[in-house]
Amino acid sequence: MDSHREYGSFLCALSDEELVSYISQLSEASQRREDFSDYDEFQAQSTQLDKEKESDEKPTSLQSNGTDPFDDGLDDMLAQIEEEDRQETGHLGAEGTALGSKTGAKEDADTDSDSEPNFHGLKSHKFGDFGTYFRNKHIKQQIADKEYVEWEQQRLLQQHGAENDHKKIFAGCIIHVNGHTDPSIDEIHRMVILRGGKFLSYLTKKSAATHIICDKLTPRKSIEFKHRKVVKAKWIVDCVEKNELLDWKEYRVISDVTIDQRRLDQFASSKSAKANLEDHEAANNVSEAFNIEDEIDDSLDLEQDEVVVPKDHEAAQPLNSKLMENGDDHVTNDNPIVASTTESHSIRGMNATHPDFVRHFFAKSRLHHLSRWKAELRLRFLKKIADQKDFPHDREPYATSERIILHVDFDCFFATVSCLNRQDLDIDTDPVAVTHGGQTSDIASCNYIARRQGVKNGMWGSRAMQLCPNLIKLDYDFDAYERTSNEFYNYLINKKIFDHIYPVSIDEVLLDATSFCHANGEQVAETVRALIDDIRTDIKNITHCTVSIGASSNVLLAKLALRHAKPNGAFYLQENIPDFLDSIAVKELPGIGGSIESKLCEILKMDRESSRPMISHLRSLSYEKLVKVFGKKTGMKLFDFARGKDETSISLTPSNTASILSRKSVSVDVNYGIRFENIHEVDRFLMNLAEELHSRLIKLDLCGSRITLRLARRSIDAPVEPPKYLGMGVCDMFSKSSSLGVATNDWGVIGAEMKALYRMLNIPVNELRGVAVTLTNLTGTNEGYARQMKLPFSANTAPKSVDKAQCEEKRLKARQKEEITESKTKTLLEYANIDWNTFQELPIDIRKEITSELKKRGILNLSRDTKKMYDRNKRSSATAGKVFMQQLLPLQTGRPAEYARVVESASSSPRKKRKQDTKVASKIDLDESFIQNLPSSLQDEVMRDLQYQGLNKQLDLSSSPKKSELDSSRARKNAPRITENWLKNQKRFNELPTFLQKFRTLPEIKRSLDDWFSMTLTQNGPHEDDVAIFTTYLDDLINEGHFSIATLLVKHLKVNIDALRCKVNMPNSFSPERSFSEGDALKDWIKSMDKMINPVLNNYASVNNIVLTI
DNA sequence: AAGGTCGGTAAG
DNA sequence: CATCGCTTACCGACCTT
Ligand SMILES: Nc1ccn([C@H]2C[C@H](O)[C@@H](COP(=O)(O)OP(=O)(O)OP(=O)(O)O)O2)c(=O)n1
Repeated sequence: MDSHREYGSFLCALSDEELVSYISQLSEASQRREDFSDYDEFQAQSTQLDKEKESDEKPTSLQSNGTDPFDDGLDDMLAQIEEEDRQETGHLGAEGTALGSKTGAKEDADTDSDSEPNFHGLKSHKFGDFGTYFRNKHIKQQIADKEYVEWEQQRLLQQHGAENDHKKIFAGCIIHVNGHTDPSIDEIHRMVILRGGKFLSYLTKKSAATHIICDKLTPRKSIEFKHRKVVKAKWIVDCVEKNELLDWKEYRVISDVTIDQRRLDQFASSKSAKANLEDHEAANNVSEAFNIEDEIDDSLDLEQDEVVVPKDHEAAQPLNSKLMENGDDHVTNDNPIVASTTESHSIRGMNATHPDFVRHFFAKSRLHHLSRWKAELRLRFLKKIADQKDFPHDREPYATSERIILHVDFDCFFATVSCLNRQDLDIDTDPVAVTHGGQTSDIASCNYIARRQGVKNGMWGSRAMQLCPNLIKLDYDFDAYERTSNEFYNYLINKKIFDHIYPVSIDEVLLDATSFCHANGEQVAETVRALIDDIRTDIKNITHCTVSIGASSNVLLAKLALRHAKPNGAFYLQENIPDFLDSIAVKELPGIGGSIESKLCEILKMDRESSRPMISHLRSLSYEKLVKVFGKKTGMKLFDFARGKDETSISLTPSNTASILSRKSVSVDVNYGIRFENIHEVDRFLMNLAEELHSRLIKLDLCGSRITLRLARRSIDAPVEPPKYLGMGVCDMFSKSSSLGVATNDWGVIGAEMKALYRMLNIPVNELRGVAVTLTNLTGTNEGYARQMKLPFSANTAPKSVDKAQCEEKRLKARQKEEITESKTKTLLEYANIDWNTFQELPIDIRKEITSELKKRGILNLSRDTKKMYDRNKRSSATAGKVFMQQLLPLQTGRPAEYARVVESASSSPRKKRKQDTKVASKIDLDESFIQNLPSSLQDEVMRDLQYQGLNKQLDLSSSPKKSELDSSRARKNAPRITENWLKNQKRFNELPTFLQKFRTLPEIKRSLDDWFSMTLTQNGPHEDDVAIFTTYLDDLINEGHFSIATLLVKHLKVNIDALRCKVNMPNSFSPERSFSEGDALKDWIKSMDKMINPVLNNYASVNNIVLTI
């Protein structure tokens, strides 16, 4: 899926014309029923879900021509597999899949799923193989289910010949599983969908589940589900056994009791079950009791719920090719299933357990948008200035004359812009504020009329209404903010008179106008005043919004001047600076907040309530005193600021820009809607975050090697539900980071690490209120590789041969995105010439990527209906998270797991300031089992979790270990315990084997593996020494706690081998000599894999009771 | 001293 | 219904080398 993303990057790198031309070519190629080999290039590892598609495409990835024997879909694929099976039994001993899966035997529960999915599929009876499959988002679930059912039917057909289909006993049933069950949720899922039922993995308040499967109901749940059919899992089992739909009432979990009794029940059970919990939790039960009436009201509604069976959207319509006017609104409801079945209900009451929560939340989060815009601006300027490197006609650095700094800022930005399309309102007379609306909703921005009444940005709605009862609430319009800001920045850039333009935020900029203002000789002040007036007039004309401008000789004074200028004004601060400063509160200084202010109050012995410390106070403090209290830099800054001194530079030159504007970290934070009940939900959410982080990394072309997880836990004295709906309330923060040793952007690795970190922080799931993940130690994805490749396409050239395009695109992967298009005013006439019906035939993934790219560029605006069609077959891009997960939950024997990972600071924040009455989450050391340290309330859940994992366990990959392997496995058992100290004394990770030495990021290492692999094709296989080096390297990785990365690399190699096998087994495709040499290479590789590489993983896996599902 | 990590803070 | 409490950078403290 890595490469799946890269395909997106590739599309992204094309200019509009190139993109359109490229699409034309694609549809032509598709007409000729050619394969989509260009996409194959980007299609390396994929999930089991992609199995059909992959077997279509994978084998071609190493081909130099375009013939694809699997082209014709499932039937051909199955035939081909049969063929291969026959061929393989004819081979020597080394046949079978590379990672040691056994020979053709159908009953072999082959865990080798990723790269040889067809083998995997046919041999496997265990639905548990599809662990990853079930990590699909609910929305895609129904589609995936349908595919699975079709696949299973094919399988039965293959195995038993004629009709052996399952009876559709669950037709019309929509099943949801709650909590842990026996059999597992996966098993139930499988049984249900194969017999005509639908499966819901996420239960919305109003969603259509007909039955809820649950072996044990928590008191709260039993109330929530009061009016649903809650059934024991045995019902499913018995139905399947009898092959008919049995009466669910025989298996009901909730017996018929009155509500009053239930209430008593609840208290009784909660008393005993939660006896060992903290007091405040018992108190919560009381508050829950007050909510019971509400909940009952709620559930009564459910009773009337009709069963809504998701309809399939059969009709494939041609792409509706409207040019985009202002596309929004496909943010939340762009999934066909959600849109068609549950309508707006599913969005309502959505919290972070909802599979689409992250997207939904970010789409509406103002702070997210502010941060995103800022990052995008910085990147834009970074690239712009890097580009100027080539044109050394740079502005002459001005002489030492006094700088002229302008600080430009829109007046109450959101409010002003949101007011533009409200003819009924006047921003100058009506008090308005932008907010989502409710009592506890934040005021993002209020105008100056409202401010006069005391309303402030960031204030809650209720308080604002108190202060200003006639306050008018405005809706957010993020697109309009972005547009306005673009006009603003484009204007400034095009003016070309500034020495420097430094973006501060979407609505705020610092300008260095020194050269311009000194050009007119002596009349500096006049020029400044004329300039700021011009700018204000121009921007008012362009954007219809007012800006204020502060001007002075440094950044600090410009900012203070701006404050004075607002609203809708300008101020050039030139003289009487000390007097000007004296009237300003210290808190107004940039970078000085409440923390410093209160410290100042302390040392000034001021009363916090009555008066605020002013700059005049600050100036009375000595330099030494300030440094002593606030530290070197802060003390010095305060001292200087008090005197109007500020050396802060806003100069951006090709040499310094990278260090100023390039980012040092990437993070994804969600501190809203976090309400979980079990570890599964948390894990799923962590994976969602990892996926989000991954997609940002791909866009930025970055990898990182250090992950930090920061969790917010409800403070012990905070109420379970804070005033703000789904808000985080008062929380304690816990964070933990770990070094991956290698830079990555793989969300499997990131997600696994997050899960590990989560468990080490050990926050009870129901106390969790916020999750944030940060990736640092960033490097470019392709660092060390050639970039700046030429684009293979242009609007005017005829389509190139597949070969050539394929080859070019491979190189394209190394190309870095550079430019930023400044306007999207180009109209693309060629666009109309594309044959959309043919385009329709392209594989869904390609279409999806292209469509989203077009949409992003504003070339295409999809109506919801059209989009439905596009997403109909959308598949999960889930990766093999399960493998990593098993590293954490390795228990087959019930023995506690042992950890070996590199993690700094084993406890949660030893340096952290202890808040009184705050219980610090118990720590888990490297070698401890985490179970014993869990609160007893959670141990049960986790143990069940482990059992659940155990149910899905797979057979080990390898055939029985050879003697030497046993020895080494024994040796490991006697090896010293892995402690931090021990690790320190081991060979450092960055002492890489030579052939891997220069590669620092995971994609680079993978690439080097690819290179190595293709090199060996002409040499009858890999050199023994190289394999040895590689295994040593794997060993090192594992010893450093990076087992997941090791598996990833092996898997990657295996993908290559599988592709090679497909190629070798394909007759007529190649000249005989070449096939021969490759055949030898294949045998050699399979041997190396079995004899040398697999044992490394398997040894570690068996010693640590890890179930390998490579 | 130099350099790392971590928590805290500020901004918009 | 509500509501969408993000994300980055810097600093100082404290740790290791
Ligand atoms: N707590 C905050 C602060 C700001 N913003 C958003 C809304 C603002 O419009 C925009 C710009 O922030 P400013 O601090 O510049 O505030 P305004 O532009 O609203 O007012 P002014 O600049 O006139 O003081 O950022 C926000 O959503 N939440």
